[in-house]
Amino acid sequence: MKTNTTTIKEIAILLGISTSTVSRALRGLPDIKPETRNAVARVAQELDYQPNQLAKNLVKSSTKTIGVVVPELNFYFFSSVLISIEEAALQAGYSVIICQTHESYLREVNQIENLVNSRVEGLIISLARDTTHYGHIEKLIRKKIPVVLFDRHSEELNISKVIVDNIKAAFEATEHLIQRGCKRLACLAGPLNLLISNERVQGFKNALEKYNLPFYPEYVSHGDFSKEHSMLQAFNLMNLPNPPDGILTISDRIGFAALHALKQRGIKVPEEIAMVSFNNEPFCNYFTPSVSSISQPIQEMGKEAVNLLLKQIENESPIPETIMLKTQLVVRESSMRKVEEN
Amino acid sequence: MKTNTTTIKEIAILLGISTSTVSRALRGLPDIKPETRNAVARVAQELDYQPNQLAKNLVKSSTKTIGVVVPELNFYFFSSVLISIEEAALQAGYSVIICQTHESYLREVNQIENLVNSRVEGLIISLARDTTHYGHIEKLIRKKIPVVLFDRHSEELNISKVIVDNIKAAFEATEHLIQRGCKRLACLAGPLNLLISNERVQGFKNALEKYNLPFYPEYVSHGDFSKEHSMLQAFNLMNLPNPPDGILTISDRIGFAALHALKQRGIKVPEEIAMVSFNNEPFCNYFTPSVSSISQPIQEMGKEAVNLLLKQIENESPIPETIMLKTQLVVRESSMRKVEEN
DNA sequence: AATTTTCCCGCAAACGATTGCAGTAACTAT
DNA sequence: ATAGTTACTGCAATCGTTTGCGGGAAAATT
Repeated sequence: MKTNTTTIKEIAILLGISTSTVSRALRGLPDIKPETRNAVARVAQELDYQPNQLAKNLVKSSTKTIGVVVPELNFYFFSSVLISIEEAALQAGYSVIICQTHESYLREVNQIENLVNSRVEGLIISLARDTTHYGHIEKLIRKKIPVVLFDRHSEELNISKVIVDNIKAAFEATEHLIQRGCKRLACLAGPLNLLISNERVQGFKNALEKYNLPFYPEYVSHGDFSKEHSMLQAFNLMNLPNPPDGILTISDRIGFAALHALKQRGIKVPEEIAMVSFNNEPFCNYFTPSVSSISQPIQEMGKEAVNLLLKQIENESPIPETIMLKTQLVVRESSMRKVEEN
Repeated sequence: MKTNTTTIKEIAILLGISTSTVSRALRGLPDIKPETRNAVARVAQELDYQPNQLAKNLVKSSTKTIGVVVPELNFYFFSSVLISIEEAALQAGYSVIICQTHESYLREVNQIENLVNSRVEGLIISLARDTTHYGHIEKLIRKKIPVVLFDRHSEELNISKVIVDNIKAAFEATEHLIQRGCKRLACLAGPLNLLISNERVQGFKNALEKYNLPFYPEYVSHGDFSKEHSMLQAFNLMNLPNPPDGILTISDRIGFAALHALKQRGIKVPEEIAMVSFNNEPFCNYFTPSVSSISQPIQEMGKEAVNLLLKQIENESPIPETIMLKTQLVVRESSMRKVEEN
């Protein structure tokens, strides 16, 4: 493909001056006579000159670009955080390149490698479901490439992250269910090796413990967030000899599917089974019954992730920092059982 | 920032050979002695050499990258098409850069300019809501940069596009409502200048005409897809002296909000008002009542868009091609009124 | 008038790769 | 022994910018 775009050299030849003068003129640097500056501007305009970003980046070895890697663009939570990341990055003069891993470890490794080869100045990553070892991330640290994790993090990695207190959030949600009179609590969790899922299960357990409620392993079931799997998880719970009267799901995706399953069985929510979910997606309002859910500070999360990253990029301060943001339980119909006074 | 990444030159110096030999060795080109090839490989491994993509792209003036511009990452439809676009691109050896415009014309112009400056080899674009003139797109054509539009297109632009037959789809949905006994039909549309919205309204009108039903302008209302606006649109319809008994909404986002509004008013769906919506998002199943909706071929859309783009990139065939894909009406509860036999 | 200062501008190297062409050494054929 | 291949490897240009340094002409100072 012949590149039919105009270059700085063409402008230079056309005006009989050197490329350096053109370069300086275009960028408004001093030491350029107004006339030549105007002439350059005019010709550039006429030829619709657009600087070649590749060449620019190469010589400055700075791309003013950050890479963002998420499991799935399709998830409301991720696409929303992405929006705030882009917003914050843009304000700081950075642009972002977005990649998805489809929850695959291999893709994650690949995407990150590509981003690094494209010389992004830093990475904001939410780990894939299948990621269980972290050599690729550690390599980034060794190479001193700024990284920030958000949401899907790992305890093994001592790097900057912005997360929420999943244990506490799940604890509060479970506590809320208990206070609404639930005695037999179940938890629909995500994949077994997913830290945030396990943290939420931990919070769930903690609440049971505090209120002296028994914990039965069969009341905690693991799935992959898919609709089919989540519904199955719900059906299995209902098929237990002594079905639960309260459910915590660690994601709205799971929650909606589970509620759908309950509805199919004709189970009344919240009367027979109460439920609280995670993420507080807009659809929580639309569901019948509306879904109680834990709201994550999506806006803030993106903003803080970018801040943390820029700090690393600009100050080269390699001290890992963890920002733990607050969640908020939004109570709606799905958990509002009438509590008998006594 | 000192670039502490290893370059081809360092390897060359370390081995006392030239950079060209290293380059050739690394890429498996012929005419390299096995020993030197191995030596190069070994050193590259040790130093964890990663090629600088910027330099590579510059010299080859080919980035193997396509840019995708969508209004909002947050919309299920767009994020899903993105997934299939990325999939198809990846298979063809291209990577994608994703940008969003937040429905703003200015951002669209900016994002496209950035992508072009970064030398993407082609663009797949879904126009922003606020885009009413197309100079920036025409400029791309003049510069012979391959472009494909999808979904949000424009009749003014004579370029490749992959769309659905919105008029027909809306016609069929409206026809379905009529066949379920609706007499007073309304349409909740999007912004006034949005082509796909207007096309759907046109299909709506066509159906009314065919079945000799009156068309009242006040039964067509325009909004911006937001929850608040959409609910307001629905309330306004219900406040009419003679409220509709059937509604077509041109997007699930509008549809869900409208249904929510109807529920708040205690209106029975589909008995009092039946409804069909557009996009067939997964939530359609979860809503109570479940929402009849027109399914768009999301997978295919992305795939075809990439195909059309690659055709332009590789063959340099500038003949614009329009691919019109089929939609499918998925009937669920929200439109299934009992029809009296006579 | 001579010197200094100011104002512009160009040369050439650099960023990190790729690539056409030329060149050297070893090997084969005569 | 000489010429002709073959097998490698290096030189240097190139991609499109940026930038340090140096230099010449005009303007200002003495």
